[in-house]
Amino acid sequence: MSETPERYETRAAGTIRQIALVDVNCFYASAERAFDPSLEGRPLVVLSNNDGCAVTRSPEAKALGISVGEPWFKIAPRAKEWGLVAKSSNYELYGDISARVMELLSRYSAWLEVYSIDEAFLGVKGTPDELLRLGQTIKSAVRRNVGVPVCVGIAGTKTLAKLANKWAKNNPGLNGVCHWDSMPAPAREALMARLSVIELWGVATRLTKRLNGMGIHSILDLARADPVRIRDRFSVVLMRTVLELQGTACIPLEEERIGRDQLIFSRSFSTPITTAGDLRQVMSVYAQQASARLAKHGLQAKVLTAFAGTSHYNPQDTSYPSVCVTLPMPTADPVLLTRASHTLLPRIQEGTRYVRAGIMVTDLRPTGQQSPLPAFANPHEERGIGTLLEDISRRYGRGSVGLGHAGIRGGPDWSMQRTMLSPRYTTHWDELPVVKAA
DNA sequence: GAGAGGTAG
DNA sequence: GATTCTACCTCTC
Repeated sequence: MSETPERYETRAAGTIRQIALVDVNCFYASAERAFDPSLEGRPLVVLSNNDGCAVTRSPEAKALGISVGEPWFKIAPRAKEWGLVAKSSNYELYGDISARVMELLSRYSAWLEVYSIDEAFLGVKGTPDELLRLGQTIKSAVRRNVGVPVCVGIAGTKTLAKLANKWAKNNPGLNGVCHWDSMPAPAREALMARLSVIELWGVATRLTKRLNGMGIHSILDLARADPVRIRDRFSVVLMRTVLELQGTACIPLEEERIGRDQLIFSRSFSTPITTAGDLRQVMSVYAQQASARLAKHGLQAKVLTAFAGTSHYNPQDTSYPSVCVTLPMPTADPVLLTRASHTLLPRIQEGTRYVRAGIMVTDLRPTGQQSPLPAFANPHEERGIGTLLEDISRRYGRGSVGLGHAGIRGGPDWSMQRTMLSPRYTTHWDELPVVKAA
């Protein structure tokens, strides 16, 4: 199965079609550093919503033994002694940096799959040498133009590109770029023999346990397994992983997903909510966010689910009320969505401590696929209230206008706690970075 | 078609 | 006292 260099020579001009995986190193931390050079070289963690736990660590923070998911309250007491800096999640900043990275990457390939906020697959072509050079070019272009470090893994399949990317990250000698097929076969096998299957894309704890039970421990063990047997014992998903390890590409590059199946707006609260009145306000905010997001994607929802929940860390007195409302017609209208979300309120027991709540819209479809019968036309949509709210929010900032109970300003102590938030450097005029020339 | 189980970032 | 959030896929019933 291994691709030998000889095999390339037999093809026209030695050119092959491959997949590059470009991934920003510890993305949130790097995005923070891009605008605050004083963070360079220091241990840095970025915290989850409500400053709950560490989600991203700079290499220096990793070296301190801080793990992902570690609660901030456990780390905080030693932060000073370590010189550790913590930042609250600044999704607006990260989203903007991500868009810049992706735009830049799109200049290097017409075949781009944005896989997540910080990584993308690119279809690439060239001889092994050209591919290695392309990887280096991309790496330095992103660093220079956007200011964040990336690593590049290039291989014949997505699974191997992921693996190559991981190797590029962990092996400083590669200077951030690994072309899988340019590695000598014995080196590739040694690497695969050293790594546990859990390091693979698509394999996590459950599968690892079951694979280990069959005597499959290393990636090399899995690469040598019989794909059909794996399909029968596990699933087609894991069979694809085996085939991809063997060099057969079977996970295609996907064009941009436009139709989502569902959207969820949900959050844990910094302080629990105990009254239906407060929850009404929360629901109104989420319903209007959902409305705006649906409109942005040109989608309408047919079903809305509203839910709330108490903490799982408090097993006595648990409650997970939820309602599922089928909307009278597919809609993105904020008035209808807000009203639907409020059907949860009668299920709320006053005094119960709800720590999370949210809404989910499902059964989404493109706007205006078939126009509703006149009798069912929605008066709010006609008057464009959704668009109006969005325009105002865009111009004057989120929270400047809201419908009904979402419009109440001040004192919502359930809003997200983000005490270590950095400025939204790139998306708000009053938060631009200031540069001083001596 | 719904729900369970699994996974990713 | 404190432990993220969103979205997808496949399998089973």
